[in-house]
Amino acid sequence: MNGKITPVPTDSELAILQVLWQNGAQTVRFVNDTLNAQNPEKEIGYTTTLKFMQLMLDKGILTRDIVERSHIYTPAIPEEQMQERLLKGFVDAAFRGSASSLVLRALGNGSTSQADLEKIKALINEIEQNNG
Amino acid sequence: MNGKITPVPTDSELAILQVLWQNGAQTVRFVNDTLNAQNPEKEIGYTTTLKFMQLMLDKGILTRDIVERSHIYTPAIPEEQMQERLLKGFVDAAFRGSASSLVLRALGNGSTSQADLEKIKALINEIEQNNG
DNA sequence: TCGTTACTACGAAAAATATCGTAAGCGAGA
DNA sequence: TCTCGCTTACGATATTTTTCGTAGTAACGA
Repeated sequence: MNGKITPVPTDSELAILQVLWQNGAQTVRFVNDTLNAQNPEKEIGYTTTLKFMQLMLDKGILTRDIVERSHIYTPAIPEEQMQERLLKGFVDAAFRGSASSLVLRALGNGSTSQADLEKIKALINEIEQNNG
Repeated sequence: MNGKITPVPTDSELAILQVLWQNGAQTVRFVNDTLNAQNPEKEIGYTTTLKFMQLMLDKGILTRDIVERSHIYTPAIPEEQMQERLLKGFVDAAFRGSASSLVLRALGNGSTSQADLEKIKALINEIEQNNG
């Protein structure tokens, strides 16, 4: 095994990963169609998506299997793990490393539902329990 | 007034903005020194920082005043407002628009202090009050 | 006054990202 | 079998971001 770590994806790469995380392993065709359905204003060419996914394969962001003439791509790491890493980078860059000020701002915009607030309260409770 | 909106900064531009938000309006020299002090491994040339700040001026991310032979740059928008915008983009790209799942993950990494948890609880309380 | 120093302006190169065109292969159906 | 439609490979171009070199200019001290 090589110790090389999966690199942080660019924005375009992340959009592709989202399609795969949400829909499971898929073909280039599926990913391209989905992207274009999501954002009809900016049509993206099939070969563009293909090229991205090939590059992501090279970088180790995706893996693939060959099934029936076409290739099925899979994210190399799960969504949660990627979110963890992206979040860390984002907190450092935009919130000077302060996750709590990010949380305050995220809650502050007023769009959090009561159900979500409950989940958050529950998690805080749990953390406080563990902290003794 | 022109209705052009301040564009989202790149990562390098954001690093420069951080220096200005933290230290107030400053010269290129100050920003460059600070950046290099923060990250001595990757020395960044003075003219590189200068060029960035000139570009940011063009883009409307910074404004400047001329004082005594040198230019003093100021962020065009306050940190909180920029964080708001960056956060929105980040939530969309990495958390499919779900701020609450971002919050859960940010709290979940276990690094939040009790004091910060209190602040967050207080904010949640306040939100719930307002929600009636 | 003259050389040194610290700025800014700006062109341009380098590197990273994004986009596409073309070629080539294969299988299904005419 | 031959052609059409779909797929992958891959080179090339475009665009954006990052980095720096050079030139010009004003202040300052010897």
